[in-house]
Amino acid sequence: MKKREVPASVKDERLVKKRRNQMIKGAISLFKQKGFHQTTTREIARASGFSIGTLYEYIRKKEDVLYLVCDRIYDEVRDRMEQAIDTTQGDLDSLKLAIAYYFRVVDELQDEVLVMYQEAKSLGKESLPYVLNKELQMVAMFEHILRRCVDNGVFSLTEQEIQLFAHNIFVLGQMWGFRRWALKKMYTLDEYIQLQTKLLLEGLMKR
Amino acid sequence: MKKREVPASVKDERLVKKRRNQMIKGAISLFKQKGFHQTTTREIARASGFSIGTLYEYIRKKEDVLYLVCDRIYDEVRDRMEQAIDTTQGDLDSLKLAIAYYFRVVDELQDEVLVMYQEAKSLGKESLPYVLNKELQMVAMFEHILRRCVDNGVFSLTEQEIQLFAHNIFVLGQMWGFRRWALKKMYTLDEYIQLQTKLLLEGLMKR
DNA sequence: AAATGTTGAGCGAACGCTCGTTCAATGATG
DNA sequence: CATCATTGAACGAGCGTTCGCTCAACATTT
Repeated sequence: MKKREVPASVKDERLVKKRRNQMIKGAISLFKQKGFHQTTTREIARASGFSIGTLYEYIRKKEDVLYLVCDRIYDEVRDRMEQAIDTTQGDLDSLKLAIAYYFRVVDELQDEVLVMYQEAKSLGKESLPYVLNKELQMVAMFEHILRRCVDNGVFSLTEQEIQLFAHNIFVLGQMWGFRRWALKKMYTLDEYIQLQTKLLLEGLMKR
Repeated sequence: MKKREVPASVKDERLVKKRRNQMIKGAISLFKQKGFHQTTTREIARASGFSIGTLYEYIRKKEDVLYLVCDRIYDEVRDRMEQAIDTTQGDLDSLKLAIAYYFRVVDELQDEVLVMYQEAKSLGKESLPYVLNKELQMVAMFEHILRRCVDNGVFSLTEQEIQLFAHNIFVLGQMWGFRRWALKKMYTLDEYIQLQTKLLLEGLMKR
């Protein structure tokens, strides 16, 4: 899937990158507070440090801002994961570490994750598949680790089970972000990681 | 927590109920298609079968419609659950049945559940806590079943684990609704129920 | 029972405002 | 001075909300 371009007029590459970064940074902080729909293009421009006219030199439609923001957040999460997770080992500890690390990333970027989770649906038919695909890539990272474990006989799962389990890890990580209104009253992040890891690995059956 | 009222002028009780029902039905079908923000009060009125003027005889602000819709959906889900789930047994089978039944309810009402999930955040500071509380009540149904199982020695969990597990069931049920773009390609509902039940109860460890 | 008054649900044109978007003018650069 | 970047006033479509009006149904008077 090719990256959807958000063309502006032909300008200096460096400047475009710089302006886009200002824009993304400003927009994220606004979307965190008020959501995409309640945020005004003028507010985005002001928060980015330039005028409404300049904003429209670097995007075509307001929705382009949302696209750029979602794109950036996914990249941020994926980069952090790739940087810290070892998908080659294939033992139980590296799975546990991957889960723990992923949950910590979600915690660190909880506002950003929340923005994406709540606003991605407002993307048009063009951009949405591209963004959803990025999500599947991240799920695939967990699938990969799980598959390696199965190969090594650490536990045994069907392919169907592997994929579902990977989705579960992904969603239960996000849950720490989008249900914090309930969860933070009950657990610290460390408790959450420890408990979820236990429940994920062992289920609830007496053994 | 008392039900937040959405007062209109003093009118015949029966009629108010009837109009509200028309409104909720029309609004849900619109919100499903286009979301709350993209839906116009005029469209809501038209879909409800009356005029924009009449709409405003029964609400004060557009947001009131969203509140009524969320309220209705939660009640619908809860009613179906209460009707079918036995919280008194406290054995493994009634837990499995509760999970299966809940997942089926989410499937049946997937559009409604999706609407709530995506739009509830747009509720104001007044209504949001009331709606979130309804959600906790549903989580509490699972907690109750789990607690009874623990009492009966079916399995053993700390109170912390019970609460988290209940949240997990709740969220993984909703996951079938909000990630159907990915999940429906991989599983039928029955497969999903069966696999999730297995993973929830047994985890992934070799035994 | 005819004439007259009262009620209140229903209506939709009109209002005021917000917001996304444009573009002619101005500034900066080299 | 030619080129590119920036600006913000202006635009106009679209929105939520209001309010004066209509009219059938019912109540009261004659």
